[in-house]
Amino acid sequence: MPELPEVETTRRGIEPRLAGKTLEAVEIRDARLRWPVPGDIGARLAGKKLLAVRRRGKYLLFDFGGLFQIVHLGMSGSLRFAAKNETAAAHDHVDWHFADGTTLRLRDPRRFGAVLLSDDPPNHPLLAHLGPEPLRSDFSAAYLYRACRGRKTSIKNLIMDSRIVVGVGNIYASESLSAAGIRPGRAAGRLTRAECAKLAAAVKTTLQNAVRAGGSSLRDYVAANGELGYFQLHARVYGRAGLPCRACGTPIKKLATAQRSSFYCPVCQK
DNA sequence: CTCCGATCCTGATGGC
DNA sequence: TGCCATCAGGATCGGA
Repeated sequence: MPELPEVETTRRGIEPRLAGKTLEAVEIRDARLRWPVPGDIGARLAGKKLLAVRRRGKYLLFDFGGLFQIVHLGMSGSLRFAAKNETAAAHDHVDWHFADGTTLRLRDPRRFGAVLLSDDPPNHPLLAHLGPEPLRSDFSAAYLYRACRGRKTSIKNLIMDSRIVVGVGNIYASESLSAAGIRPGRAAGRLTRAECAKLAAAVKTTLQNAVRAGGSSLRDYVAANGELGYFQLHARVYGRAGLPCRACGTPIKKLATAQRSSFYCPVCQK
């Protein structure tokens, strides 16, 4: 579920309450995630101070100073702070207990997420081949145009490829293409320079707006039932098949390819 | 190398 | 109400 904005919102929500605190214990309730949660994670992290929580693509990097905990939320993962004596529910896989009593809790029903350790995240196999961050300047019109050269895959598949650019999932791919006026099924290699420029800009503004929306929902997240990083998206096209395009009123079309659907306006997007 | 479909897993939803 | 099929926001793998 979580794409870059949700992961970034999660990061912003947890870092202020955790940075500078010492980890006391890790409670692994159910180690079965995409890969088993390392059994020695508690032994290796206990007593260490969490310096910062960073993000690379959809990965959260807990910086314990020379040792990093990598967390990926997969499709259904979420992090929240557990209240004192709040019992764990189904699919609550891991608790991190900090010395001041704060407990961070990971829930992941579908178990596509991951909790791993690394002393060198940039060279970790999962992160080593990641493309640029979409909100940074190295993800540019020129970069995207270059990345599209010779590619026959659809532009939607291309921007969802984390080797090209990180953080863009199924929702924000559709939303960005809508904002750029480009159909998701277009062959990447056939986009013009101008279209790539529009798309690179649209990816940035779409993600930025979503991060901002997440930020405004952050204040609620400490609430008892508040999961972190999930918020209402005012979608242009995603999930709106058959509903009128917000710009021209034409019914939004749904394109089903390999169990992943795309949405677009057949008039506004060329 | 590139592309595309299958796949891991559980829960929510809608049709009958 | 119960049962079944379908779909879900990720990312890797293997075959073509």
